Amino acid sequence: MGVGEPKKSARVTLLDVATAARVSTATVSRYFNNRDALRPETIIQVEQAINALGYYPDLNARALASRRPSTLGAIIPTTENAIFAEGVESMQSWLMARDIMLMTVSTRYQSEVEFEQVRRLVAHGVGGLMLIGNARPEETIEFIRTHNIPFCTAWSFQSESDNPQIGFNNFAAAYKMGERIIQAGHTAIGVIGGITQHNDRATDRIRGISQCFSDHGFPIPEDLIIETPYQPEESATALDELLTRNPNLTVIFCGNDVLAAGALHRAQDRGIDVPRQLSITGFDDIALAKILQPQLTTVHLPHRFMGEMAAQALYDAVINNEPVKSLEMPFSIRDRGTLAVIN
Amino acid sequence: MGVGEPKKSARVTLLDVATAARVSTATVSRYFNNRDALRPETIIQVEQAINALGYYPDLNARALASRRPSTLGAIIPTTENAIFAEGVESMQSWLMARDIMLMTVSTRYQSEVEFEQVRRLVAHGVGGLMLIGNARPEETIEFIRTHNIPFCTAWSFQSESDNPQIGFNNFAAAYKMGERIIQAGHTAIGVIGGITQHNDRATDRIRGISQCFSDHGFPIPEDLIIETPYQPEESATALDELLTRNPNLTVIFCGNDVLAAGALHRAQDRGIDVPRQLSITGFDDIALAKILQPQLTTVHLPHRFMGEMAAQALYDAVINNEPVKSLEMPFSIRDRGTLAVIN
DNA sequence: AAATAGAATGTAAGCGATTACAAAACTAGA
DNA sequence: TCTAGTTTTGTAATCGCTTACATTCTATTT
Repeated sequence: MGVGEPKKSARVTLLDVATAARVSTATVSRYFNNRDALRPETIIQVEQAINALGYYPDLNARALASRRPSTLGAIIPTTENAIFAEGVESMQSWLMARDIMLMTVSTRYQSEVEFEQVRRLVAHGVGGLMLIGNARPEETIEFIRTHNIPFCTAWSFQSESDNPQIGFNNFAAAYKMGERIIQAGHTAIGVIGGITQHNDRATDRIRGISQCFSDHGFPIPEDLIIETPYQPEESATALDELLTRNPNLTVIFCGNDVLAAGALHRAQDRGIDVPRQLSITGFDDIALAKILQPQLTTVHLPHRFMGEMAAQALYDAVINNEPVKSLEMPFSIRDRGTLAVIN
Repeated sequence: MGVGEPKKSARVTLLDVATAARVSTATVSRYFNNRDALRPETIIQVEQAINALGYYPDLNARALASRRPSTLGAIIPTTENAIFAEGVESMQSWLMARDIMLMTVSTRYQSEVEFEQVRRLVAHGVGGLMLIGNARPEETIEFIRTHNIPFCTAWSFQSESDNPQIGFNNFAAAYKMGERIIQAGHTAIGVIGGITQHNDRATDRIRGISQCFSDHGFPIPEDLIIETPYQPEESATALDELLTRNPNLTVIFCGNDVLAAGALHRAQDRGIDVPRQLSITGFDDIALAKILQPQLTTVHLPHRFMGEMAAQALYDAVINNEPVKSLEMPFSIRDRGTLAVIN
């Protein structure tokens, strides 16, 4: 160890590797991007230099030079909800295996900040974007389109939207659950849904269950449909209100599992036997659904699968220049313990 | 609208703005980075050109040229757990306000992939890194250090670690909860903790409660401490096991709220009145803690605050070249409904 | 052995910014 | 009016990489 060893730990660059391997930078670059074009001996030389120096490429510089982005962006309402977390996480790991990073930001359900976040992500060079649902000001999509950035929306699939979407048909899923409920003999239903403003998922779920009951001859009175924020306590209050408005309800359809959990707890607090005296259904099938007592009968949505599909679609668009094609994800009903069959 | 308008939507660059504003690229760059150096009239000129063209800077190119990173990285065990989600989300929004993106990846609790993720994030040009806890192979930190990347660990604060850390003293927090439990008159305690391997938080929590009970003369028998994965069902099983091993337990200390939830449910299933017949305590104070019936007595940890502090520390390190200084975050006990005072 | 095609490599011009350094434009003092 | 000093602006090199194009090598054909 000499005195005053400089030890300047500056970055190891392509040029360093090239010099060490006694080749040009182009050759080293080919090692990474077009290895077939290289003689086997050359490959070995370069490989040795890389290992000796501990080189790894600067992905941003690569993106800059190749005009091929190395990042994608996702904007979600919240990261604190398992629903989105699962999907985003699987997106992320699918992409990471292909050297693409996913930049996730959350709006915290303030839809008005979404546009700004889109701008920021674009400035950060994301090559593609995933947004949640289709409910947003036109200018947002317009902005993305004029900037020629591939995008898709997810978690929602609406035939009436012309966005590229990879998601669930919430209307159909809610409708299906409605049929199941009717089959079980219920006609007196109350609905606790999420806030529908700026939220097509919440909207479609309520529309689905309403339509179903109308179609079967049991239109749901307006006052038996309550929208509440995404909190168990709110849902509990909503349950009280519903039961006040009609004490004879036999089933509560909830717009998601968290709302169902809140309703379930309140019912149990009030000494109501679920499902014997009152049935409750959920939506999403998050982990919580199986923790509850009794376990929740709910709509199962394959969030992880959807995340991967979205990742793939965006990847193909960004890297292979394919158009993003819409994809409707399947759903199914999970019969568990909160929906009773009555006379 | 002429026929065959090209409409090539190539990126608007600094040069385009400079040309439009009849100044040099340096001047436009100064508009963003050193506005004071510009004459007011020049500022206006540039501003108009920017608005007219809809220009926004390419943050990656900027990072490349300025040698000042525009992204930070965070590696967390899972995004599906509200504990991390909250902290990361607040980090993220703090940073975004300063034009820095946070790239979050999760190991899904496979600690062996962490190193690879560090490499990837570094390749993607992150200027700083946040890792969770201090338990990991030396080489990881070594790698980060040799690459001269500022970093901190979070969620854990251990005096024995020499990492820069911004987190909680889990040992002390568990110890404190222990004192509270003893004050309430309990001596027969069972412990359900997380898997301690590669997890210093789980380890410290168990150590804390054990030490506390030892210090007060009630050492906890080894077989009354069970480690389980982070799942309510596992915890439920653990509760059964604990009660088999000692039916006279009056309190169960759980390593986090999810485990507490599992134990609580199982206890209630078995017809045990919580807290009258059995007390249960949690840890973390996630939203779930207040959903449960009765609400969980638990250790409150200010995750959001911690996230911001971590963001700030990393920011100062990366942008202002300050060293990352450790910070111990406060904690407190939230007395709610699951810890009973006994004779 | 010369001619030629194909494979492998090298040269150098970018990608979109920042920033030394140099040059030009002001300002004020004599 | 001229000069020295200060502000403003411009020029051009640079960041770490990719890639079109040019060049050199190698192998094949005649």
